[in-house]
Amino acid sequence: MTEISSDVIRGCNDTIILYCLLSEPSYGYEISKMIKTKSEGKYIIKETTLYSAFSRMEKNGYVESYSGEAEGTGKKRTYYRITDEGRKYYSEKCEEWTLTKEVIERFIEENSNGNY
Amino acid sequence: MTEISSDVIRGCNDTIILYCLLSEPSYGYEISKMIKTKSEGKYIIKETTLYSAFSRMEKNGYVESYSGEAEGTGKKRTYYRITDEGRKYYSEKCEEWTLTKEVIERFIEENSNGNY
DNA sequence: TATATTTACTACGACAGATGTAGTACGACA
DNA sequence: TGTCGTACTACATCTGTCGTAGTAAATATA
Repeated sequence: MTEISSDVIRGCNDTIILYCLLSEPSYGYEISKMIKTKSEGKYIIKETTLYSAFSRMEKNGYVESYSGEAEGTGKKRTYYRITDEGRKYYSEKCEEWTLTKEVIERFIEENSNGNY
Repeated sequence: MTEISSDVIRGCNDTIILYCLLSEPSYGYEISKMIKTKSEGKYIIKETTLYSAFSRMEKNGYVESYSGEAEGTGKKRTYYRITDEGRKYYSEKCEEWTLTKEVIERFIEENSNGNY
């Protein structure tokens, strides 16, 4: 059983996280759930990866954080909202992905049914 | 003009290089040319990236090196040959790529015609 | 003939992002 | 009472890429 390549994902975590913020703000725990669900359990982002991506992207102006409350309980959470810069970055990342994917696939041989 | 993502390629350089060795042994300079040609100039691998991949893969048993001569001139070159382990690794990497790609694409929105 | 470019590498250090480990804290549930 | 789920933060390590630099022989260009 093959697993996701964390070395490929590396270039895409920002994109994946920003995708989760496109329609509305969210917070760490929820985003990690979204990623798991959307990938049908195939990709489970590490907490440290996620939170360090948040701070990097906030520093770069792609997301903004604010403190909000959980519904029901008045417990605090840190929400993240994508900025205009972040949307721009996201769409550039999508283009970049498409181009990169096309290049890589020239070097991929599907089939190779164990013929080694 | 968008460029290749070196952070995505990161997970694929081994795969790309091994692909170039599938049919016959080759050496650094030639492989870098093959990559450039095959990608239509879209991906130009850095020398340091290439040679460090060689030594890493040799250490891991995916390739073997031997000293050969350039045709005509008797100049020495270091050739690399893919091993059986290397072929196995290559085909695993291809599977891994396919899976990873499928996951990532769930988070990619093509179109996004600048609507940010 | 002198010089620049191409070929064919090696060495070293910096850097970014992912990951492991650990720790905090609060609420629900058994 | 203790464990599990939620919601983080801090820190150190690892891996692979990349920049810089240097070497050296062969070939092309002026």
